[in-house]
Amino acid sequence: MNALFKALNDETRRQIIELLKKKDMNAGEIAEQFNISKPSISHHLEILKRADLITSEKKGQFVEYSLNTSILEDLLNWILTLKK
Amino acid sequence: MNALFKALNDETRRQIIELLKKKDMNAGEIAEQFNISKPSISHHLEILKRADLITSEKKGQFVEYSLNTSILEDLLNWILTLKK
DNA sequence: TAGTTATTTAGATAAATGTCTAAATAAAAA
DNA sequence: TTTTTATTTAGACATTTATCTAAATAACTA
Repeated sequence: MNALFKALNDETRRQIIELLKKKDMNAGEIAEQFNISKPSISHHLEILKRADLITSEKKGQFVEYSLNTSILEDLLNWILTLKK
Repeated sequence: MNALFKALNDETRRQIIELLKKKDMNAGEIAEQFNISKPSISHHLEILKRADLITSEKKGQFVEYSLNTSILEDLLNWILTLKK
C-alpha cells in the first residue's frame, strides 16, 4: 500500500497513468508527452512499476508499458472501508 | 487532488485516519497513539486538514478532530475512471 | 562490424519532507 | 493572577525525492 500511495503522489506519474489508460505506449512515446528528460521519465516508470500500477514488455528496441488496474482494487477497498 | 494524494502518502497519517474512523479524538489523544512528538503529530494533522480529510473544532483547551469522508468521493471517482 | 536509436543506470544537486526540541499561544484551574 | 495543561509555531537537521547530464546497455540497420 505504501508503494502504491507513493507512486500516486506525483502529478507526472498520475498523467502517465492517464496516458496508459488510453493505450499502451513505449518509454519514448511517454517521454515525448512531457517536458522532462527521458531518464527522469524512466525513473517515474520504475516507481509506477514497483507499485505494480504498470507492467512493461520489451519489444525489440522498445519497451512497451501497460496500465495494470487490478492493483487499484486494494485502494478502492481501502477507501470504501473508510466510508463505512 | 494533489493535497489529497500527498496527505495519504504517509503511514502515520493513514493511521490517524483509521483512528478517526472509529471516533473523534483530540490532538493529545491522537498523539498518545504514536511514538512521535506532539508537534510532529500536529504537523500531520495540519496536512490532513489541508487535504480536507479531517476537520477540527476547538473545545475548551482541546481541539477535536473528525474524519471527513466526503473528500474521498473524488478519489473514488478518479480510481473508477481508470478502471474504465 | 560500425553506427544509430531506445532505454536505463550512475552520480550530482536542489527542494521537499518528517522529525525533533524549544518557545509561543490559549484556555482552565488554583 | 499565577500556574498548569493542550496545542501549535519556529527553526534546525537528516532523509527522501525529482530532476538533470553523462555514460552504459541493448537492439536494430547499413
